[in-house]
Amino acid sequence: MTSITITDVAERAGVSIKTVSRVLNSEPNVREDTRAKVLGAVKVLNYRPNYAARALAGSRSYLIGLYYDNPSPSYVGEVQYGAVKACRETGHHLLVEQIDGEKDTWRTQVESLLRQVKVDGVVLSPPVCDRSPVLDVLEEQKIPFVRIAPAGDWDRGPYVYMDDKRAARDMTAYLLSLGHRRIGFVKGHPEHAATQARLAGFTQALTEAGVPLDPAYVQGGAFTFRSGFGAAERLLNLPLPPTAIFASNDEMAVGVMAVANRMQLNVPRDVSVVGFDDAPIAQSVWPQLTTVRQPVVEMAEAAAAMLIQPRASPPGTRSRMLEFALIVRGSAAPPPLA
Amino acid sequence: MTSITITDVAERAGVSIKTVSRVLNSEPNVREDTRAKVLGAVKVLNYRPNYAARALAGSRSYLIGLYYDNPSPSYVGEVQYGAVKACRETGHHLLVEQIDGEKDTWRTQVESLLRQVKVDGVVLSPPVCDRSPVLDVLEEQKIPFVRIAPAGDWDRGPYVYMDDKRAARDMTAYLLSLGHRRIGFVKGHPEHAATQARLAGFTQALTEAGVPLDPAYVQGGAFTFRSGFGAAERLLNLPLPPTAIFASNDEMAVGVMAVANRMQLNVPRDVSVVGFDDAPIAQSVWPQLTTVRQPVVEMAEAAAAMLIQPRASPPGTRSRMLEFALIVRGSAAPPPLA
DNA sequence: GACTTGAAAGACAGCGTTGTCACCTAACGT
DNA sequence: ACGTTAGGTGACAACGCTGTCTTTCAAGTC
Repeated sequence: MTSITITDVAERAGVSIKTVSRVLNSEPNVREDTRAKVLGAVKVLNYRPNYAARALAGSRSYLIGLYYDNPSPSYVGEVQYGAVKACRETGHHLLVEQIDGEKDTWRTQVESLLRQVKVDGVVLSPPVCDRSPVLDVLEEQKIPFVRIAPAGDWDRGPYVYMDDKRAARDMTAYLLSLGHRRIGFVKGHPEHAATQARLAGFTQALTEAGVPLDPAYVQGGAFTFRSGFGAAERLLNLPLPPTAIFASNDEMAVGVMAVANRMQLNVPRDVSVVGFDDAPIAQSVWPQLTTVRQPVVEMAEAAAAMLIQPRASPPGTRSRMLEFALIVRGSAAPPPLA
Repeated sequence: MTSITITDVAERAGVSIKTVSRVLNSEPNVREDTRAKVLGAVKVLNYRPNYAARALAGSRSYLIGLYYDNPSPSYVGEVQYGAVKACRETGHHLLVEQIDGEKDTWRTQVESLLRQVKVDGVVLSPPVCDRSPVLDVLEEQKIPFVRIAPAGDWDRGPYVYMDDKRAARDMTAYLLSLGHRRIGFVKGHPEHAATQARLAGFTQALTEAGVPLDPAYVQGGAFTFRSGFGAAERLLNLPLPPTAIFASNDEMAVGVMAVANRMQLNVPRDVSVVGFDDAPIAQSVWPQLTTVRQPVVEMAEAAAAMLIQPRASPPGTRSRMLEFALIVRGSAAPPPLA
């Protein structure tokens, strides 16, 4: 397993190793024909620079960190997918770390991670992107980072996000356009940032349409199936139940559908149900869920890409907003004729 | 950011760097008091060895690779979770790589990955664990690997798995014990290894109980919601429909439940439905799904752990079987009285 | 034609570890 | 008492790159 090193390439190309290094790192002051010779040797020998040596000698490491902490496995899976995708295109690699435990250990955790292996930047997925001790360390050590869908502290580093409020507004407007006037809303977990934004979008749409908001139609939830189930029971047992229910994530929407089914209400004929996220489950229920697609994979990919080529983002455009999409499937229809 | 190096530790402890290295790597021939001095200095200085230098100089890298290729995001998320868990306990780190594209590119992909960054071992999650070009490269380069739930080639390296057949048999036996005699079965994707095993377990249980197997009760599926939906339509429209349906994964089981609901059949009163995997979705339907819990996180954790401490597994015990669990929730009940 | 200049390329010293080998010392055998 | 041995320790050279500094060389300049 004597692997091919930069020396082999240099010999074959008839140049010094430093010149090979220059070519590989796209440094200036290399003549075109020299560059070609080197590139030729690289190709023939199928040379791949050794990461450890690069990291040790230079300032870059070609390693991108992904810090997460157990939200749903499928969310993590999607984030990872997007990040890996961005990395492999540029020869970077993804180092995944979980930042968990108590709040007061986060700082130390991150510090020792960074000490052990140098990374060129780190992608912070929720909820880690909102842990200030983590941001502190990263800022102190001047390690570039990009946050995915942060909940606050918008001045701390670049981030990628989507417009939750506008998405919720659009979805509500869609329900209104179908003819619904009595629309129930199931809120998310009170501590999650998206909860407020989505509710705000909902109320905004109602206001814009001149439809009064009945407080009884807004029920608390916690982003779980069970909480959606509970909220739907309250909503559908109201004297004048809503003709449509907008649950602020898919998990809860599925809970709502379950209640409707048990109450012999046909979805969408008797009651429309819509969700938010376009989680895998949205397609695993019948009827399939009309929902808002969150561009999770794209956000992760964009985040990693921003770390890899910071040049691509002109100053001032540090953060990126990605577009959501309204996915119309079968769970919403016009309200039953009164 | 002048970080603390082994030299600092050596100075503070009044020994040579080599001795520090010995202590850190638990090498023999270090006096107890010397070891204590070094450990003390390490603690005071909060020293963390630099990964890149270790990898470059030595034979170990403290990096574990995880090769995957897009099964469901939640599966990947769980595998990753388990692997990270095992890694962090021993100061290792997880490098995640996706092996995708065409069959004939796999070899090159893996080769160049390994060339770039040295890993101490790699965890192969399905379906990558069954791609022989990948195994070829790993074997040639003598890189330890552990496969998670491989579909075949059981002599190629150690693996972790669960007994799909026995699990399916137990689940079927459970259904029989409830009193069911007409049990439908929805097969998985024909190319997936688990498909055969699960079917075999199903038939074995029937045979053991002396219940004849009606071929019409075994329907093809593909591990997707839609395929479960289709299979259930065929099953429940039979002249003498089954009183219970065993779908060989949860996704399909949920499809079966959807059909039952649409046909005004109450689950589990009119028809029992059970699944396999204990995917997140199993708890996001009503009634919640009775299913077999696949120890995905544990398998990934065990796989990574086997790479990290190969000593722990005595020769001959190269592979590990992990226990499944029958998760009884609300979707199965005794059959309706004929 | 000698002199300046800047682009192109090379020499060489690290980077922070581990591997190898040499060295020292105390305990052992005879 | 003296070689022998093995445990304990240190010196120093890799490992494969990049950073810094130096050298070379061809093209201008007056």
